[in-house]
Amino acid sequence: MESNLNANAVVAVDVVVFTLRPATSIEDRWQVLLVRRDEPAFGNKLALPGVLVRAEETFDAAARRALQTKAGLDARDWYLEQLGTFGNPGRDTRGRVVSVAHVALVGSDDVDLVRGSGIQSIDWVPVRALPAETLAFDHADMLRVAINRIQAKLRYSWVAFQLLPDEFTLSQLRAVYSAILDPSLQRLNTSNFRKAFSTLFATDTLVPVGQRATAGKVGRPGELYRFVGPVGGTRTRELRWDSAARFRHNLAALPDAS
Amino acid sequence: MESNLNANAVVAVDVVVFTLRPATSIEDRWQVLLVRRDEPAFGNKLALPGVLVRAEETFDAAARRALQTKAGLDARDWYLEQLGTFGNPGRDTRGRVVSVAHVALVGSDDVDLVRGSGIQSIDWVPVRALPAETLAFDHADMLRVAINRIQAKLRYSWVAFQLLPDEFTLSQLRAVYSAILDPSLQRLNTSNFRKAFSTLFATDTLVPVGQRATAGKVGRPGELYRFVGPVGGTRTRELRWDSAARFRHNLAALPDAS
DNA sequence: GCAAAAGTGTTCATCGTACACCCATGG
DNA sequence: CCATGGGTGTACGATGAACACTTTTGC
Repeated sequence: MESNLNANAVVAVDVVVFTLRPATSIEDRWQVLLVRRDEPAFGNKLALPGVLVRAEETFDAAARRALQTKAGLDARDWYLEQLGTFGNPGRDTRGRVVSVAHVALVGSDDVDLVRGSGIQSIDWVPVRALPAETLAFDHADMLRVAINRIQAKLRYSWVAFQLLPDEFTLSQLRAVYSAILDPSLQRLNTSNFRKAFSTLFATDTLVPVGQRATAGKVGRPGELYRFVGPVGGTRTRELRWDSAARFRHNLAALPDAS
Repeated sequence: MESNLNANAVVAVDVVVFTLRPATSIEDRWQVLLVRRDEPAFGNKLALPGVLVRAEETFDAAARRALQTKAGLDARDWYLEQLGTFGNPGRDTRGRVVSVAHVALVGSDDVDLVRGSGIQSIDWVPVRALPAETLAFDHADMLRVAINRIQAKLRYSWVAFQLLPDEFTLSQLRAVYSAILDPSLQRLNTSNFRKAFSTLFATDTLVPVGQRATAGKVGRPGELYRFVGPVGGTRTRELRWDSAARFRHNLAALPDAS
């Protein structure tokens, strides 16, 4: 017997793609990929890119295909993990649709968009400049969970490197943490920032390329580094860059008001 | 139009229920609920309890219903969270079945089992005494993920209290950490164990009932406590009970071999 | 030379581990 | 009274935040 079970739902995948892109303020550099739908259901609304899962397709493959067909992005090598599954009855007006949400991370290379089918427009949108209620379906919930997941993961794992090119400076690395966790980290001491990665230096997981970055607008160009560790690796101790510490630092860094 | 989408999969839920029960060795006290199937597909194999999701049912409701119908357990108030969704093509021989796995925690009260339908037998099985390859479907994968999730969560959140009755002693609390993380914690100093919960004492989240436990076999009975904090609360600093520290303690605690 | 950013070393408070000691119970 | 487990306080080493200082670039 091939099948004594009747299909009872539609299974789809949606993908929350995060990247860091140039922006005027550091907190606006953290951006997410959104499409504007051009279909009857939730037409003209912003949504996460997604597709229905094919018969013989894994969720992972479906998620990467969604990015290919909707945005013209080659996500074959990107960091991708399952976020959670959203299946409340009534989340889609067309029937029982269950969506397996994913999070993807990509460095600021490889992010040239090509508009796909069933879509009016496609854009990178700063995560913090997002009125959550404008998203279609329950995609605002997905985005919220994704934001929390990545912020948490930044503290106890090495995913930050997934948002950088192969070779990068410590300033760029710091920019990742600043943009996603807290802008005031940007003004944190270099010495203490380095120490947060001392184990990586000691184990030759974060190795200097032996070359300087091409000089920026001002100041000494930073050393280039390369991360050769496992993608899924975790920190031995969690980062302590909590709000309390940052608040204190802010006060100290503020110009005297008197 | 009501539906222009055709169902393409079967959606089910499976539940990994953890509890702590009396056992000879402390590490065998951590147990998981397993059923022995009595159906054509994967008959006679151990599996996690699960059901198909109904048309107008949330995953959460389906998971709790699975425990009710398969094991006669009233899981309405239990801690329950989504673990992840398993949907590789071919994981079920009967067609494309997508299973949303959950983790549930329950104190050692309320764990009297009643065998449900489609099931040969039902039992609590020590987590560490489990030959993973004997489980049906990809339930071994689910269990592995669940084990990791709970071990991690024990370190950065307060879920441990979900495995205890309303009133408990610090010894019982320690037993949770010992059974799930490492047996050698059992021999850790009481003073340091208490300090791991000092913030809870300070914020009146872990309050003494003002009563002693009924005396055990030997030794001074412990003070009874009650946890009144939020279920989803997290620690401000992660527990540092890592293998290195525990290893050192073991060496020190061993009787001299000479 | 000066401002700005990168990089190095040191000081000091805080936290966690170890340890010493007292209390309450059963046998 | 003694073995066993519960409970309290303290000392010391490790960790991380704050700070002082040097190096390298553009203007």
